[in-house]
Amino acid sequence: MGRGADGLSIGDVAKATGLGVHALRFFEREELFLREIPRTAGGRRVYGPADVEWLLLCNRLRESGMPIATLKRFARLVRSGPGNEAERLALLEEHERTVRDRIAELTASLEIIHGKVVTYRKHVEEGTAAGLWSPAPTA
Amino acid sequence: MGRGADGLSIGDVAKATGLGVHALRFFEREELFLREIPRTAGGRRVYGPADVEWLLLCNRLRESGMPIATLKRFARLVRSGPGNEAERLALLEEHERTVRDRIAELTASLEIIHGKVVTYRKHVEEGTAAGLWSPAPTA
DNA sequence: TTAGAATCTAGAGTGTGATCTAGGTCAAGC
DNA sequence: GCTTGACCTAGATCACACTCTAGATTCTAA
Repeated sequence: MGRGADGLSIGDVAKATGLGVHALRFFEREELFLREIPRTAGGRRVYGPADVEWLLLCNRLRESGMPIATLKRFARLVRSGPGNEAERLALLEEHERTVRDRIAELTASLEIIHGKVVTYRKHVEEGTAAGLWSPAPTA
Repeated sequence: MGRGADGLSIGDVAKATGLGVHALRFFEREELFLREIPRTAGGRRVYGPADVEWLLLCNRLRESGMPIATLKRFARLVRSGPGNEAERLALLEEHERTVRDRIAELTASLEIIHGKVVTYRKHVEEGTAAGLWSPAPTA
């Protein structure tokens, strides 16, 4: 953007958040922002730093597996102002549990995968790799 | 299924692996098995225990985020017999790295989310929750 | 022997989350 | 003034991984 204050164009915000401009417009259609994003006289979106901060949290929530639908619920709660903090808390606690479960699941899978890797590595190093897994699984 | 030996019907395998029968047929179309699944005279699939074991590993790989395309590459390597163990190892090592990275990412997000939870919890308990996040983000 | 459950194939449909297209409009620098 | 690049909308399309449909066939058990 450029001129006074700190209004940010959609391109600026895309750069700042890593989200594409298409994604930002999509987020807006989906009502994932905490407010109506204002426009210039010419109809262009003008974002503020708080929008960027919110998007950065959204990124964290999204990349930790929160679906858009849940993010939308959270955004709606925040948008509707003070008074529902217990609900927001419950939503975040639930998500925290989900993330912990996911980490546990991944860790369990990792152990199995690592076991396979160790086995293959040993066999490949020893040149005894034949029959690691063909008709009947061995490793 | 039921009669002699241990041939398993698609329904048996679905039960044993948690995959749906549709998914099993899909896997076959996608060449994700380590062999051609034999058929009865009537054209029904007859699976063996090794197929189930392979599917259980597939489940681990899938649920740890391996895309079907990669699983397919791995299956193709195993199917094409001994001699490519180094490639299989490389594929698994790569996936192991991916999973570790994912866990690290989730752990980082978790910390941030947990931070939010703690903040909200404190405010909700104290009844001082107002303004936690409205026009200007505070927490 | 016959009903009903399970299976078969080929192909269409679904949900999620973007991402892109077409056909413009707006704005900044030369 | 004009070029150029960023931006606009609405809607189509994509990728992934299933999941289901339709209509026919096969198997099992009463």
